[in-house]
Amino acid sequence: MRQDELKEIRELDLFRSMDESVFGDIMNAAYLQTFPSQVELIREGDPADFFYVVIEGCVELFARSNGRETTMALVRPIGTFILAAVLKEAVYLMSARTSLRSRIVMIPSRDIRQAVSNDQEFARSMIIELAGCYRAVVKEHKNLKLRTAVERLANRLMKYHQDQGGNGSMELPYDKKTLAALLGMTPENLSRAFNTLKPYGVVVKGTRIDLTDLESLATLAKSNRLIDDRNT
Amino acid sequence: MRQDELKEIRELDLFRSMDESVFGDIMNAAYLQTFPSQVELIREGDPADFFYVVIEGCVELFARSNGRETTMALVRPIGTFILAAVLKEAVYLMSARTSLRSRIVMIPSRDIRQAVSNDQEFARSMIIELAGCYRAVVKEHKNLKLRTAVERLANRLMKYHQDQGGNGSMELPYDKKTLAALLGMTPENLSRAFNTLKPYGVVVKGTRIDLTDLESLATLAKSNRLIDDRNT
DNA sequence: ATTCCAAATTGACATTTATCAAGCCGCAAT
DNA sequence: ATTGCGGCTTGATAAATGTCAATTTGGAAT
Repeated sequence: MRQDELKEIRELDLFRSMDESVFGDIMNAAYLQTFPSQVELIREGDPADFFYVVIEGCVELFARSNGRETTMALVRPIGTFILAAVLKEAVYLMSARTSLRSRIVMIPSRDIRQAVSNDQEFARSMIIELAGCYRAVVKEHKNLKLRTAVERLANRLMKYHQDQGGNGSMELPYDKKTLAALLGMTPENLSRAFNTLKPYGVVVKGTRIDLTDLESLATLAKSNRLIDDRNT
Repeated sequence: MRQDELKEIRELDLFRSMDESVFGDIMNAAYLQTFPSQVELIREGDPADFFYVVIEGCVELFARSNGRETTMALVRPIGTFILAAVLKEAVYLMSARTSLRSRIVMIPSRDIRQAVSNDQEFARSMIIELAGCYRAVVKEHKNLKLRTAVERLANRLMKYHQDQGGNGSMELPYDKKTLAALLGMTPENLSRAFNTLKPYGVVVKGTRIDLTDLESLATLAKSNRLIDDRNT
């Protein structure tokens, strides 16, 4: 692993206050691999053998049941996934596939659990991290249960817009098919939802979206910090 | 607090391996209170001042946005709620109200956080507990995103049926309005969903439900241990 | 037994979302 | 410029779910 990558991982909240030697142990046990796009990294139901850190690229977490499939989340650098399964020594609840060519660190579950036992600071970070993950899913669940598809889209657009500087224009970070799955709707429905938002100043040009009437969009979106804020 | 109640709390996974003296400290700081039905215990958005343990009765966790409201979960004895907010020193993401007259232990957040710092075993239990909470919401989210209302009901019935011994008959643990909210549908829709399940051997007599054709019900439900199993 | 009330059900209808098929658009390869 | 392809959009329709109003039902209180 390259020095700058090691440093980036070290700066993750999860590893920041970790004991230096324990961090060294973990990273020695870890594998760094590059995967092409569309590789299935893990499959739901399999035992959690590794904990994953995305260094570069993008990973889609998804789940299947009946014949349906849905996107649960997208993990971008530097982000981690599948922590809870590793800690509980359980099977994965979600599958994961690369959605771009990606560089990924894989840390054996045993080493993660050992580090939790050996390093009190790491255990502490783990608690904060897990609590954060929990709250993120709760927010996503509220989002789905309390809002219509159009409202979910409006709020998502406003979030990306803010992330990108809030200057009236934004770029969709994923293609529309992926965005639709993430928002819990079909691509056809997403297309129609964009049309519904046209009178609210949403101008679509491919993956570039202009927001020309933020006020009326906000009125429709009715965003709620207990759903939309990444922090809090 | 009565001795037998203390003992029951002590036997929760969360407190079981805790240091005796730290447990004593926490319980000294705790309040035990009895609330009538329909009391709002916490309100989403408020700072997390207490961690809650339900000793007797039942508590409904719910969330509001726009003008809508949805039930997120029901907590029965001996169960806890709102752990993540307490650990992150954040605001509650959910509101809670008693849905029955309930005896409830309230532990100040500061004492919980202190115990996490002072007791490595407690921190360890906390990690397992949080990972479990996380996985529970992920399952609930999959349930909602991958299944229709009728399928959710079918699976829920089978779960209650199994909990109650699996002898072909079961009792709904909540009234139908609550069950509907929990399953993410309206009461009217729940009623229709029961009708839809009639051909699959679901016989409704008030809160008692007979399942006379488990096989065909299971075929429709297509249950999935990665959604429906409490463990795993 | 009667009355009353809340919960549950039903019917009619509206809205939201999904499905399927067709077509359009943009873009890369030639 | 032409072709071909995948991503996206559109239209028609169906299915799922919600809303509103009207009953019905099943207990609890008297």
